[in-house]
Amino acid sequence: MFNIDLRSSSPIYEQLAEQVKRGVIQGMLKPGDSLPSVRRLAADIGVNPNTVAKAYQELERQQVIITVRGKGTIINDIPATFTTNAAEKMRPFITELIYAGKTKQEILETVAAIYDEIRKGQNNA
Amino acid sequence: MFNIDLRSSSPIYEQLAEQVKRGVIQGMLKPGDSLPSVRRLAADIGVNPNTVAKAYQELERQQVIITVRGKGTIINDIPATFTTNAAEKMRPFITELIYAGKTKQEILETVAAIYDEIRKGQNNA
DNA sequence: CTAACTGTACTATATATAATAATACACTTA
DNA sequence: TAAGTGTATTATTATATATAGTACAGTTAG
Repeated sequence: MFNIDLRSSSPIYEQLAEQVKRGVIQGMLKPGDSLPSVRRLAADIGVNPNTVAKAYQELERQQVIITVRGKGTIINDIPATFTTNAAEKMRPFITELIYAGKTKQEILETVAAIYDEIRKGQNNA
Repeated sequence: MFNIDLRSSSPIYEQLAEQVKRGVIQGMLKPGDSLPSVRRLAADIGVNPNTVAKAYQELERQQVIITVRGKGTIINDIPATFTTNAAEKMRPFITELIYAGKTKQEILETVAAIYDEIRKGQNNA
């Protein structure tokens, strides 16, 4: 379920958090489902337990999961509504795409394709 | 012309590079125009010359500017066509927007709005 | 030629982030 | 009670960012 790229520029804990969210979006993870324990997942993917713990803490901050000391971690059942400046963070990349010669339509199509891939995992580009 | 946010999570040199590219896109900087010298711009915005130099080196790598030792830095006149994985880098943010409850249409509208703002700087949201 | 300006290179230092490692603590449950 | 949860803490390492100071190589106006 988890696929970590150690050579990626994005931190391991971020990759983990994103993949959990993606699992929820795609329905592979449903509200109430348990996530592996910090130590178990760390052993499975070969990283430090602290790194997994950091991913879980970030996910709890975003209301994606609920963690209970001594019990474990489950997917939250209430829809996550949190404020995010994710859109603003895309600005530098959009600038770069424009400068690389991409048209507005091309950029929007690219974003739409990524969106579809995140939602379904089926290539309908 | 340059507006640096020291509290931003993105590095100063990246902010500089993006703002130069944006200046070119918006037509404020035209091919052949000179950029301030490393030391001059550093003094103007109150950062270290090395930081400006790093921004310029990144811009030259992306074929945005041309630098000549002893002379200075000018905007390139050939259209920059470089490969970029900027689109892929947007994936985590799109995931986050989805999880924050945004619809596909809302996300595309947001991206389009950012695109328009980059191109023209006039709020037509 | 000289002086003043260009970009560039280098070393050193400081800070923050990311990740690992090892240990310990609080809580839950079979 | 024992084994499993999440969490906290300290230490260490590596990397990225930024500053500081110095030096070098090339250009240009005087």
